Amino acid sequence: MVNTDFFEKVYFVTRLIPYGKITTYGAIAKSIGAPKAARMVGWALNKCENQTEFVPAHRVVNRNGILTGKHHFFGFDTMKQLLHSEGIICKNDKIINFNKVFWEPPVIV
DNA sequence: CGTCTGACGCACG
DNA sequence: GCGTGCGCCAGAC
Repeated sequence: MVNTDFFEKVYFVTRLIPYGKITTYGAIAKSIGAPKAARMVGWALNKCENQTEFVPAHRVVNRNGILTGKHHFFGFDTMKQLLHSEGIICKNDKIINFNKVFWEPPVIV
């Protein structure tokens, strides 16, 4: 995982997110070696739908723990439903136990 | 080739 | 604590 495209890295890290855990765009961006490219992470996830492999984009939120991408996800409450199924409490599009379910992705070299 | 946009993040007021 | 502005990287037009 070194000479892969930016998007590939994002997808890779995102798929590494364990069940019942979430991470932030900034964390992923930092993991892939581009802490300033948080926007790219979200953008990449935007076209995750284009990817053949399923990407748990619903487990990725912004640094505030807000479901910013729920509007771009399948349906409207899908993201919330999925998170709730994994034990993640999200109220008003915001994750309550964000600090508890937060998962820091491994740093990719 | 120049310009704008985007699921963000941080600095500043 | 909240609202606004700027910066970053990559792709689309």
